Amino acid sequence: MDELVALCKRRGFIFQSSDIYGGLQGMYDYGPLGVELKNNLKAAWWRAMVYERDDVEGLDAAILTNPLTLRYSGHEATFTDPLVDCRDCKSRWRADHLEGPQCPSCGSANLTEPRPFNLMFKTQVGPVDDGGSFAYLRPETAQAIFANFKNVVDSTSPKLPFGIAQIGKAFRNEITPRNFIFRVREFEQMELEFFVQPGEDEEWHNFWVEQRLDWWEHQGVPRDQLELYQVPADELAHYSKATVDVMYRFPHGLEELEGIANRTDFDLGSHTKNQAEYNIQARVEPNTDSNAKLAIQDIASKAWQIPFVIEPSAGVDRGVLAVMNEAYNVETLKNGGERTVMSFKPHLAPIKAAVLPLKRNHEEIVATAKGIKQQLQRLGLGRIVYEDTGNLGKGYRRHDEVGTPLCITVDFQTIEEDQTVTIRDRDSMAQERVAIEGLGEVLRDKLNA
RNA sequence: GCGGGUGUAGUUCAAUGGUAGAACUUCUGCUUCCCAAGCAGAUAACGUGGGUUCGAUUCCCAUCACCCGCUCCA
Repeated sequence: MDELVALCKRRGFIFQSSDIYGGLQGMYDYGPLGVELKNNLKAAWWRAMVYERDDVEGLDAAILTNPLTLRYSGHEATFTDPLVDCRDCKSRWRADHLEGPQCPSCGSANLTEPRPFNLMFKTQVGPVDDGGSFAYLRPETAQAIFANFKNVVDSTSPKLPFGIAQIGKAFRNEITPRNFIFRVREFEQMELEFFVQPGEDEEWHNFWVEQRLDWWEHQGVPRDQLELYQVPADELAHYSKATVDVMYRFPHGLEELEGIANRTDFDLGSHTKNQAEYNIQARVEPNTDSNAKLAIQDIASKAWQIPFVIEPSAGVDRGVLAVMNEAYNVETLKNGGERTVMSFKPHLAPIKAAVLPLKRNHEEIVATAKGIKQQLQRLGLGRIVYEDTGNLGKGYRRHDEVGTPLCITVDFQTIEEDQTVTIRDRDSMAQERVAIEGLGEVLRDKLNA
């Protein structure tokens, strides 16, 4: 982990946030390469969820959220836990889990007063802080999907089953942010809410677990580094009937990368008006504030019903960490030296190709290399850079370390003989000569492979 | 938030109650001309604030951040 953190900083993937003022706990900033990697990962998710399916629509909702949304969702109640510390054995307990004035662990009565732990960020809305008008920063992107259920249904006329996908920031006042970008207070989620007929929910739950495992594999996180964890009944979140966690072997241990939950009709049922008109199966609080019917009409029977929802919810930052951890390799070379290489899948690589001049102070070679950079950049394959270290081997190593799949070198043969360049493969270090003219097609093929 | 640990260039390490030295990296030339080579030069650090002291990177206190445990589950 330490090596990875150092590489992230050195090469511009991830920095401590507010670094020049001593940092801010649980916050990280993505640097020039980090933002490319993260965007690529999100784009891959969006492609798989929205573009490659016919039954999913996208959404990008506001972060500031009406407190009513988070009251009826159950977050106000469950994200505010009064906690008590035992001064003797240093254990910590939820005040509502204590059965008496003694510590359940050591029996001591030397306990602190219960202190509220509000896990949701609150901020005032409007310039005057009179305490009367506030909003929460959303603790998950999911609620905005439920709150927009009717808007999406009315505008796209979907039929069950169908989904709504969203990628965006969420905020939680974690008690202890830790382990680099694994647990942070500001983070990004990729969430799909997939609405299904009640009764078909368990089948769809299994379907999505398999889909998600496949997807992670395509991002370079192999199946044998993942473990499925069936969350036991007494650990389930307040909204869940069943949850399968996708656990990954992070550098600090086996932890959750994504959770796939069967949220039943809890959320739509909680947010809908006229709850009594539907056969809501989840236990929901009476809603006296909602003005919308969050149900869908069965075409044949004309009956309105509230669908169940299956939610694959993945952490973007955790995904970035997993992808980087899998890509990170230190190889021993034939000559005994070491080579650090990030073996990103090409679609995730922050830089797609680097163009290098064999000689940095040879006018014609430099001009040709810069021209090729411009030519390739126009193809829209992603970031192409001109790399000029003055030492070719060093340039290759530098791009190995940031995971650039291809290095294109302009040498004397290029300008004096046949207008060909060499393409070097990051993983095999093998080279082949290709005509400049056909370079775009070759690149396209290699990057899509 | 509680308990324990850590904090010197980008990285890895030094030294010192009298304001810090190196290696690698980075940058600029030259050289080599396909895998971190060589030569010359340059940039670059005592987390922050206070106290003790003639003087603090060094001692004390606070604070911030990071690491380990409790807790958090994207």
